[in-house]
Amino acid sequence: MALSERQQQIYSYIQRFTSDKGRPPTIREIGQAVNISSTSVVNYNLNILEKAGLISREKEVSRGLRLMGNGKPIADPRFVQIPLLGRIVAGKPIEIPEAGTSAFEADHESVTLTRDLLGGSDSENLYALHVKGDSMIDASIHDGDIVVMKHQETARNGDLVAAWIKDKQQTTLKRFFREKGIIKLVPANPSYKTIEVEPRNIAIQGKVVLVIRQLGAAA
Amino acid sequence: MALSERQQQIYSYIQRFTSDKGRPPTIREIGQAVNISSTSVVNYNLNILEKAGLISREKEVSRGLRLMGNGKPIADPRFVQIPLLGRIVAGKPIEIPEAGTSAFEADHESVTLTRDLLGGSDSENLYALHVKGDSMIDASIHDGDIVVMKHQETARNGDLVAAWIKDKQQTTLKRFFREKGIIKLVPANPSYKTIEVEPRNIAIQGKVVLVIRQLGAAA
DNA sequence: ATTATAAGCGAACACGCGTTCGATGTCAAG
DNA sequence: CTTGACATCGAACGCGTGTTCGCTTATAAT
Repeated sequence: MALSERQQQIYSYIQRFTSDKGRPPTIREIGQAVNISSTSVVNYNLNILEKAGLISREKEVSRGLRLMGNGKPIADPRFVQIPLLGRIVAGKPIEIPEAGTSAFEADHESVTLTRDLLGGSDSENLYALHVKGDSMIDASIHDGDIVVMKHQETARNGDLVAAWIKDKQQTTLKRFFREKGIIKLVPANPSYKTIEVEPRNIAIQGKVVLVIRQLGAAA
Repeated sequence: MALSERQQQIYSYIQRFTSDKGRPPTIREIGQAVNISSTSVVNYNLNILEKAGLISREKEVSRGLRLMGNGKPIADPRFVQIPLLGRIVAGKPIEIPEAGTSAFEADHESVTLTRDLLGGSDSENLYALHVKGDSMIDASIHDGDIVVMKHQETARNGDLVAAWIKDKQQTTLKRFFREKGIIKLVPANPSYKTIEVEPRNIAIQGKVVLVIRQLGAAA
């Protein structure tokens, strides 16, 4: 269902207003911002955004609209909720449900981050995993860390990727470089060794975009 | 200025409601929640919270109140804004303004995180620093990482601390252990060596509670 | 030419919501 | 006993806000 330009403007305004003011706008505030003089036209367009699943509305309540994402309310568009889908361990490929499936959208734990921590771009196709074990230490990633990953099956030189190495039956996190038909996997910590792999022996499972290490509760 | 129990209840309700609903409560909603039957009593108490700097109010606007912290609006009480005060480098002690001073509360960049990432407890006395240089690699902390620190001058065994080693004129990030009058600073990565320091030769500058590594924009 | 849909409009209305007023009761200080 | 500060109350009011109605115009499909 495509939105009209007017509807997209309304949606962007709701996002900005809610971030700036800490409350949703009124129908009259929206009308003023996008040059609609009639409250009934704003109401008509909000009904369309609601049908599209982008907002929800509460009847007969002032400022009763909310931004929605994936069927859930978004408290603030500056924040992104990333599903925490499980663990990354050395001896298994990452098992993540495909985005868009009901398993992906099931009620998981999640980690909430600001968009600017994520580099301000596409926040779709992100998921988070707990690191299990010490085998990623060469990526300076420790047991218990959280890695936020972007689901992709290709990589560019320099990307820190989760790669499944088929003959070793092992997942590793390393910087990816392709040189003359060979793939080099370079550890982030230079004390460890670079691995060279044939392309058909490797499956890229995702790219790391953020790592979080919690150092115990500040009890 | 101490708040009455009733005022604390109102304040907690505003926090919860704003988190849950994505908009502040009305005066009547607050009254219902804390058993005040009169809108003028709620108004009276909100005026006190406003004078205490905990909320701000916009006149003659529905749901025109907002939560405030350190003189700034809080979009959502689940989030904590941590001042990003500068850098941590090996060759200098950490230079942070003392909490509560105007330099600390000056208009810095900040990093916003959820309280549960921080281990859900005291979010006061936190500040963040960019890591500069490779000298903290033995803590698995790399150039460009963000460390979130709790300002404290003592440490417990196992804490990851920023320590200034006086005779070496150097800041290091290591796990702190005190054994028989000697302080051992243990790198997070076992490939590196433990340092032993006399207590008078060291100044604890803070404890790391979180590390964030951004892996380039997901462009 | 007709019909259906999308998008716009002003006006009116009902109710949600914040503000104000005049009042009462309690408690501490003088 | 009096006064002042704090906290409470119901009522009324004015305006902020969402909903509904009847209408018009443009466009596409039949």
